[in-house]
Amino acid sequence: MPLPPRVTDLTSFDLLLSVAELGSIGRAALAHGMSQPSASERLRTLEARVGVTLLERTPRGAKLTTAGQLVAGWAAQVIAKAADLDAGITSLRADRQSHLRIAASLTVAEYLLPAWLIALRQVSPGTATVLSAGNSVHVSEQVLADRADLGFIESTDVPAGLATRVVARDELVLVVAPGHPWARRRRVTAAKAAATPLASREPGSGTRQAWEHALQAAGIAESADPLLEMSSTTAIKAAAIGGIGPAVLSVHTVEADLAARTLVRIEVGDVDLHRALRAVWPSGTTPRGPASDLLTIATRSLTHRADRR
Amino acid sequence: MPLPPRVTDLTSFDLLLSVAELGSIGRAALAHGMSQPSASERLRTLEARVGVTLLERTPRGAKLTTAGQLVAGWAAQVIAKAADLDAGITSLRADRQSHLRIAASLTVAEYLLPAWLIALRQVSPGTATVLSAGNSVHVSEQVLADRADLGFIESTDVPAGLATRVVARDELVLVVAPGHPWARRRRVTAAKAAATPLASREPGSGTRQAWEHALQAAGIAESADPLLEMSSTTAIKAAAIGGIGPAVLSVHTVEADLAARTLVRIEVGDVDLHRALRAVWPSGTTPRGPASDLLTIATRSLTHRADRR
DNA sequence: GCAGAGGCATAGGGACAGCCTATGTGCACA
DNA sequence: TGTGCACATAGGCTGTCCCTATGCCTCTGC
Repeated sequence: MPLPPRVTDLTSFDLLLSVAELGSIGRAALAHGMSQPSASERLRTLEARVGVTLLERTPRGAKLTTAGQLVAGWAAQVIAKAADLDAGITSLRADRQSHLRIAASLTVAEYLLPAWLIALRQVSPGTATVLSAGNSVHVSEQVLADRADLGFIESTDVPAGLATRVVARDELVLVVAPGHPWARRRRVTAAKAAATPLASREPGSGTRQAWEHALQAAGIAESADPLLEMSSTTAIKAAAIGGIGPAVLSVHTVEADLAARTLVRIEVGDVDLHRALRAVWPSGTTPRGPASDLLTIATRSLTHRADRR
Repeated sequence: MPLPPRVTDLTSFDLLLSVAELGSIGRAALAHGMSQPSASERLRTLEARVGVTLLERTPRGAKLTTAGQLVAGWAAQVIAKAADLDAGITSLRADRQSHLRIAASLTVAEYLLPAWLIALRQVSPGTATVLSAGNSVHVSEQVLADRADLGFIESTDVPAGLATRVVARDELVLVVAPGHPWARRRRVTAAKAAATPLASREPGSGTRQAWEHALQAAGIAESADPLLEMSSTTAIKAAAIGGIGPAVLSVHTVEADLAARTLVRIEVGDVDLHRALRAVWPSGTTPRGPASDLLTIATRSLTHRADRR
């Protein structure tokens, strides 16, 4: 389902935030490198799209109406995520002079790294980073081969030769579409879950390994072949929402869908689906410079979250 | 600071997600109501902006590269927030035939309502909602005067005539810029915090009331006059980041800034800054129809979150 | 082996959105 | 009462974006 066109252009919303900060359309225009009339018209058409008055314009400046504050608040959240996206994109452009090489599993790269990168930019603004993503085995190899300074993995077993520190926790969840038979009872036995074909990631993925691992830990040796295998989380989610079948995904991935009730979480009796996310680096060494900074930031985020829970 | 232009146009990213789901550029184009060549070119220019190859194109379809999966993952988060924004905007357009009138305090409206509205749309697709935002007193008045079917407030004291249920918890935090003297010690006494002028919301706001309330509960009768008063959270945050002075805000508001280290959280000794967010409706009545659905959704989100912590 | 279908890329042309400069209007403060 | 600041309007231009038509490639079925 395509995104409504009303919210596709973030520039106007960003401009609205600047008006809230600076108290005037003209100053906001200046901050965005555009002329005052352009900003004025942009805001006007934004109001037309939204359908309510967002700004109270006076000859002494402009301030937000109540509705404007609401829209600005929602927009700020979108823009914060967009800043994450931008930080991630920056780290993908492999500039040769980069000084910090990061390898990360998909889950870490998707949900934790962007915020860390932004924090790192605060601490040492000059640091260029390169991110290489892959499954946990791939990440370990990169670090061992000295092709990455710091790695982040999902697996519980850490290869020999790597030092490690837990930086976050993750949880897998079994989800189905609301219309699925399981959705009514919201709980299945581990045996039943294992016997049911799922929409799944490819065999090498950390998510899939963790799921099979967890079932084994619960005493179930074998699980059914996947219903279908796709390498993209997005595609798997779409399949689950479309009612093709159950899927196992990181809780981060499906948070919004659980809240919006497009997916339903199913408890799997007696199976522990928590897992630790770990930083890894060559054992015997100590991360230095930017790698050390990033490790500190990542570790801090763990304690920070623990505080809140 | 304006948002980097690389990420301002969400359409292209949305298209990328559709390609991930559908497995082909042409089908994605169809889903977005555009021609295949248009989609093809959009994706090509997106790749140019990002600077890495996102898609592997074959005569049998297209799938994401590893970098593409990362970008898609980040983009999905932006788009999820954009969907929240859209849901919020929809609820602001006061269509006359609306059947559910909601009044909410700014904090609830900004951080919780959009997800609830999307969930509500799932449960009863036909329901049109109108949202009116204001401070807690305003919300209570609206409900009492039967100008809103359901209200959400931040205050601890519930006016007579209203029935209530806790739907979420919130926490206020004292924050300063990283350069501020307090940032080093990360803790101040309640007396010192009370004696220091803060960047603050207007007197009627729930946030400000809660802060003064909490200080009083800690035995501090009087607090300093505000450093400056602004009606917009954005402006207060900007002032704090700019180093004007400390500010007290909801933890939701500053989460991203704490992670990115643009603001530092300061503990205030022995002051409990937690507060409950409550749904209210006229006592003696029971919410019915969509109002009841929304109340259920809001309550469910509480238990859901509690599970996770 | 060959034809057809499905998929992506390229070319060309047209419409619309957005921006800039210049100017007008209204309010506040000295 | 004049000056400064802020927003609105007008006119003209550039550039982006989209569409239709067409070409090339690969896989599949006969």
